[in-house]
Amino acid sequence: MSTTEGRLTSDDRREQILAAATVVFGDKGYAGGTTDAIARQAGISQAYVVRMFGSKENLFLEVARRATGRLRVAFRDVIAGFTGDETNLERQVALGRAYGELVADRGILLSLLHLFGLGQDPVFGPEARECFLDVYRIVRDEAGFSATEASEFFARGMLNTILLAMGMPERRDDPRAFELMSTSMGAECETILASVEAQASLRA
Amino acid sequence: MSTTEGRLTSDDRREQILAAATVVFGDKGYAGGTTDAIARQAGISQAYVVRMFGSKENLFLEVARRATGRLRVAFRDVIAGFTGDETNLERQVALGRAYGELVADRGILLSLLHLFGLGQDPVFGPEARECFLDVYRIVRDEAGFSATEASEFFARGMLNTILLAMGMPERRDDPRAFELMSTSMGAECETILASVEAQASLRA
DNA sequence: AAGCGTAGTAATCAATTGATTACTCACTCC
DNA sequence: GGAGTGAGTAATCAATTGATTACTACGCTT
Repeated sequence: MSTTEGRLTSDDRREQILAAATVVFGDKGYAGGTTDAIARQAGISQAYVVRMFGSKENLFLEVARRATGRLRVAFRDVIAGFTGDETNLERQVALGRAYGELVADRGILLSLLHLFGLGQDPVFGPEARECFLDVYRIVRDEAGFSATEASEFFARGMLNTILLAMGMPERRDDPRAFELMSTSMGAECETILASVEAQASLRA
Repeated sequence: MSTTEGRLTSDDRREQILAAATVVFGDKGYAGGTTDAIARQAGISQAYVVRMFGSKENLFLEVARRATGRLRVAFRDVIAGFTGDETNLERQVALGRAYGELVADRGILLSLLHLFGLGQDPVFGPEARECFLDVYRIVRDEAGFSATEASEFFARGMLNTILLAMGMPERRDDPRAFELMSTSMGAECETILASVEAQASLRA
């Protein structure tokens, strides 16, 4: 996939590399994801990956920023559609659905999770905290959630992300695993599981 | 620290290496945590770390298993103290406190978080899922929580763990950051923040 | 057709890192 | 007092990996 195309414009290639890096970093984490694996996934040489972004560190930073950017856009889109007479629960469900749709883009949420795990790092730590607070401010201020509602929303989101990162859908036969997933993901559960399965099937 | 001691028994040294590895893996993740960093933290040679556990992979597995072991013991201890006439909320708070106390052992929760991020790995993935489900079964079956209660409990736990991993306490001056932490961590908040601060201050 | 900028690579480097091997040192038990 | 055993290390290896450099190929403009 993703290959057999000839030369691309710099911008197109850049986007392609970012997409590939999002997948690889999502699976293996920052240290575990090699520039070579990213290059192979994008169908180009390792040297070009490094040259286009200057360094692996820089590439990961852009991946993370692009991921939070997607999150912010998705949330703001939903919030813009609020009429003002929804219940809080309805608003939580609407935002949750937007979150669930991001799962379709494999790696976005997982790369963010890995970023969050690097809070001790002098470069990634501050970035992680700022990214997270950025999104929190949107949900808290722009969506008009209370502190409790926002905290519950993020808590559920984190659990869902981790279940996904763990590959828990692979164990949907286990009654406890299935129960946990359907309880935590709610109405989105089937959509998410289908999305994950689609991604898994088209992997080598 | 941790050094200036002479030769230890194999078992003592083993525990010491596991403790060091828990800290290092917690900070840097599996791929990012080197056996050399672990050896330095434990005050011994890198060769000995590898020889004692056979491989880095094996060492990380033992770190993860020890971590979930601690979790299980902590939860079961609390559950054993249940009289049967607590409210569900009281039980959630009691389990939450046990969870909060594990924060004092730097790295335990963070290493687990990194394990969960490796769900795609053929070795760590199955281990991660089993570890998680193991703990879930305890909370669900032994503590007598409903699916909803258990899911809420784990959701909050995951958010707290991620806030911790991110180093969010460093931003407690930010009103939004402080609000999120105190809302999510509840009564434990001050205990946890103090514990984190203590650990930060005794770091180089 | 000559020149030039842009996309992209092959080859290579230096550093890191997990692992292995052969060795030393201290203790203990005949 | 020497043989054996367990704790621990120094030296070294082979593989990986991020980065650099010099190069090629293609398309566009004049």
